[in-house]
Amino acid sequence: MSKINKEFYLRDDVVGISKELLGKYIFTKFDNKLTGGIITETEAYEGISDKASHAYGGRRTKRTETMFSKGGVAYVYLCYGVHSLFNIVTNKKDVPHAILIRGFIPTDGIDFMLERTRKTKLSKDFGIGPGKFSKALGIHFSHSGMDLSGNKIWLEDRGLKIDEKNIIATKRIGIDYAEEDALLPYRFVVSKLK
DNA sequence: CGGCCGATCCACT
DNA sequence: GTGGATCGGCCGA
Repeated sequence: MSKINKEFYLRDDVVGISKELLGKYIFTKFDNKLTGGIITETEAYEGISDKASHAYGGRRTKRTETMFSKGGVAYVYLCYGVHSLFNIVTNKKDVPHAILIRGFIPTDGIDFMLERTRKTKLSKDFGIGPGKFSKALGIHFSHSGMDLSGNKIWLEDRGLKIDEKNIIATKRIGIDYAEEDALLPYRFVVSKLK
């Protein structure tokens, strides 16, 4: 057991942390169902200066307030009325940095995840896509604000290292409205494990 | 209070 | 390749 400590989330470099999250394990335990896997895709949202962020310009609302929390909590919101998208809040209080988790490779509790997604077997793209990620792990927007040092949602470092050459950086997805910030290479994808 | 729309996914053609 | 689902949040009146 090597749960990631709180200090990990409190640092300033949200883009760097996004890359570091690749290869980390994420687990959830709801209804006593342990599910989890390896994070393979992330996107950084760099706070008030980032036009793609919900907190752009320092906008604080009931929803975005979670992003202004101290790093180490979940920011989950409803997208298109259907999907819960899961983010990890980073940096100190009042600095609304967040990292969207866009994909993972399932390793634990696969039967539970198949049940949640109404599938009978794993496909190649199972768990790839932020909506599917949350659905597989049972994460719901009502979980927004949950502490990642608790026993419902947490991350672990199991020593898996992703080689820099197996990380692809691209522009983020679905944020064309963000003008020049839409082009920033803030999306990170693992092209090959180990 | 009404209207618009989104950090998406899937079924269907 | 494409359009529909689906609803909370946000903004303007």
